[in-house]
Amino acid sequence: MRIGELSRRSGVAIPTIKYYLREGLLPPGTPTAANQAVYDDEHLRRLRLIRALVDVGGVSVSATREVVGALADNAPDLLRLFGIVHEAVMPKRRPDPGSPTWTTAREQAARVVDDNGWFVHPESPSLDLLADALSALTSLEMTTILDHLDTYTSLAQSLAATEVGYVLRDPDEARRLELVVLGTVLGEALFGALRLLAHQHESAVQLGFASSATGVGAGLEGADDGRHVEPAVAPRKGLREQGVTDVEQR
Amino acid sequence: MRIGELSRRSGVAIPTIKYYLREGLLPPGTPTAANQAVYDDEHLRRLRLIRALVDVGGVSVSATREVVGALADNAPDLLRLFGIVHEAVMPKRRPDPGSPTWTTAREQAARVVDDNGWFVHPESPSLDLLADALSALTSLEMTTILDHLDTYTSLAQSLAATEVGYVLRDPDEARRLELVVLGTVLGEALFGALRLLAHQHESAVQLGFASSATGVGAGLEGADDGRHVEPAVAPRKGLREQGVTDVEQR
DNA sequence: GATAGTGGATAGTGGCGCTATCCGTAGCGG
DNA sequence: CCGCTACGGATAGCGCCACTATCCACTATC
Repeated sequence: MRIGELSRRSGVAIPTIKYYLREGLLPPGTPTAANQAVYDDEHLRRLRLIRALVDVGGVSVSATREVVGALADNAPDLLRLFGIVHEAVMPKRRPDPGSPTWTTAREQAARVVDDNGWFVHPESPSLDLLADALSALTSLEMTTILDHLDTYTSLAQSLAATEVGYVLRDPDEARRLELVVLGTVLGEALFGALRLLAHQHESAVQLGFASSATGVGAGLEGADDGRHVEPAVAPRKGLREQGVTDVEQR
Repeated sequence: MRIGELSRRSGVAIPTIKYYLREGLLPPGTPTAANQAVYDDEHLRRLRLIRALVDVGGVSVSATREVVGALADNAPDLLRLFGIVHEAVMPKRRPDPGSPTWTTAREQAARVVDDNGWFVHPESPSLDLLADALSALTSLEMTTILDHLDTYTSLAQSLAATEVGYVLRDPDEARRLELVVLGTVLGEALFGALRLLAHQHESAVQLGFASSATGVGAGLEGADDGRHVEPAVAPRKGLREQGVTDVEQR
């Protein structure tokens, strides 16, 4: 296929594809003439991967280049790939790591890991990330949250065990590498969305609104002022069954 | 205090503070003369909150304005605040919600929520977020991950129950509002960092590297080539215990 | 041979989060 | 009262990022 079809099938605009080619995110097509080239399904797949990382995972274009580069390399080192992905999900804007508050939080981060018996490189950037969160919380005197650190760590460990498990258990080498990337990046997006939805549910339940039509997602909904018309979902607690059915307006 | 001290005490540059004032993130100081004003501890606290949301939480300046606006309002509606925060954490760049793949994923998202008996507004933006992740995963044929959706949902619910619990249980009304914001935004950062650290640990353990000095964070570490000096972490598996205890320095 | 599409290169755009500069006034030590 | 620094307010500019637009010579297809 040529670039037009690639664009149509991926939903990515031609100039954007050209941009990704320039930036080295996408390997060049195989040339058929001086100024013609064809692309294959690998390109299509790669393009979808790029969009997933950029759009869903919020990974920057340059970090995406590193990640897909590592995937394409004969770099079958899972641990190294993990490291690259972890770098890729680091936010660009971070609090000043120079302040004494931060340094203290950084020590605390090391202690948290230690207390859980986690085996982690002592200079892992993720420790800095943890320190960022801890220092922000302590500087705002929100230690209430830190009282539940154990819950956070044990849930994080459960999730990680599951995720690492399904990555390592996959029989296909190439897929395993992709699973590292997608499990880390899209797994975060997936869990994040579910967490927000669960927040809505839990807040409704714990506030006793569980059987009214009011949910937490109502936030900024256009002009309707607060309470709103009956949503199509009938609150029934029975799990499982009943497919898509009444959820289909929008 | 005046702007210079505010800057020194918060670590935020004066022009940035002025910018936040212009943008309405920070309320103006109380004027003492035609062109002089003083700021109080509330301003300092607000400023720290802003930096936490922007730097740690990755929230945009405009979304931060909405959030702090809602906090300052006599808008004591927890559910509405939840909604505003959920809007605030939506990424700016999202996949095209027009494609048929996405629409299917969106239906699937509704089904997931339904199957768990979650009580969620049927037009919650978080459902779109979930659909983004689901559609990316299915378009990449990574249904391996989706096989573990139940794990994701139940862990998300556990986390949410804890978080909503400590928010609602706080006796102080104003703090409760802040906890909604910080629990959602910084809680995500906190959990995300812990998840990455747990990934490192779990991958080391499940690959059998648990007692070597090699961890997953080694990824891009400068010039040191692979193996490195003994980390300070003694791997011991005992989770739990040790509560907050040593969490109290700032 | 007309028309649409292609690859390659270069330049431009829009948004975002600041940052720099200027100006006239206020505070404050002497 | 002088002189200095700091302040507040306003306006303009900057740097980065992820595209997007335009141009060109050439190719594919009808």
